[in-house]
Amino acid sequence: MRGSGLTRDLSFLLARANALSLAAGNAALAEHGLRVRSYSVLALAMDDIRPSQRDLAAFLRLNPSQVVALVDDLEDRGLVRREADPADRRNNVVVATAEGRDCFVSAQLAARAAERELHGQISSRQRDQLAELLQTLAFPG
Amino acid sequence: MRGSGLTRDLSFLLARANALSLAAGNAALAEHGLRVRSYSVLALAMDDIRPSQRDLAAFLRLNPSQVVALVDDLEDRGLVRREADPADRRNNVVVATAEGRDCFVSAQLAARAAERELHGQISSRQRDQLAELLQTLAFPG
DNA sequence: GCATTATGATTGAATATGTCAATGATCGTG
DNA sequence: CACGATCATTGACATATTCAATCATAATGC
Repeated sequence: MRGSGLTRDLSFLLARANALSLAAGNAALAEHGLRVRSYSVLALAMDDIRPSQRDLAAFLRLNPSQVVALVDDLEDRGLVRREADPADRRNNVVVATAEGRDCFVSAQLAARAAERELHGQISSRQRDQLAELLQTLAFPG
Repeated sequence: MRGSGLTRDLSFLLARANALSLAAGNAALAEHGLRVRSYSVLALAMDDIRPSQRDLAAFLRLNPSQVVALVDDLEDRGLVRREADPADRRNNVVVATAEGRDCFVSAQLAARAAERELHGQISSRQRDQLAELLQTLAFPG
């Protein structure tokens, strides 16, 4: 099977690598009550970006209505807070609470450990190369 | 937003690059009545691998029951045929029909064009590098 | 100022995907 | 040939995705 032409297809490789990474990520985050989706939201709510839900949807390539559910869940669990944007009160800015930060940092350890394990085959130089290449694909233009 | 720590997270980059690639792929394949899933099945049914449905499920990281639906659809449209494996009659070997081959080759042109467009930012040397790195992630061990 | 148009969040409905356990056919082994 | 294992299939269930409609707020043009 691995001799198939598909194996040289970037989009197929991307899909398969992503499937593995997603499964490993979700498994590693489960003990922290997160999944890669909610982990990503939390990550963005951590730094001083102060993203609106619209921003989150665009960045994570989700439908805005999916972000509603994601933020609802995190908010119910006290990890995140919706704040009205003073500059534009249509926007809900999503910010991590103190517990959210704590949860994130411990989850991040687990996530990183899982990544290291999953990517044990490649050197850290290769990892950086890969990250750079993926960035140009992930953020064209 | 792009300054977020997530941007340096391989699994996030993988997810986002894959989302873009998937959307572009599905769009490009739509005019051929395919999606990237069915395109992949067709690709594997093309060469002389003679994959069983189980093989397809494992390779494409799908549940075997999802492959049933995928192959049902392709078979209904005459692009693919189920053959009993003479060596083990539990296996359904999936093979492309003549129309399936025709459909695939024209779809492949569209898929490749879409990829080139999507990956216009990177050189072909970088593309090869990326493919190689992704292969080690996509097929560990 | 006020009507018009556009944008963000939210909801609910429709559709699609994913997961799982049960079943019948076939295989391999003792 | 009985046993347990594997493959394809089905149906039930849970989860995700997409979409249109709604309400609140903003920005624009008059």
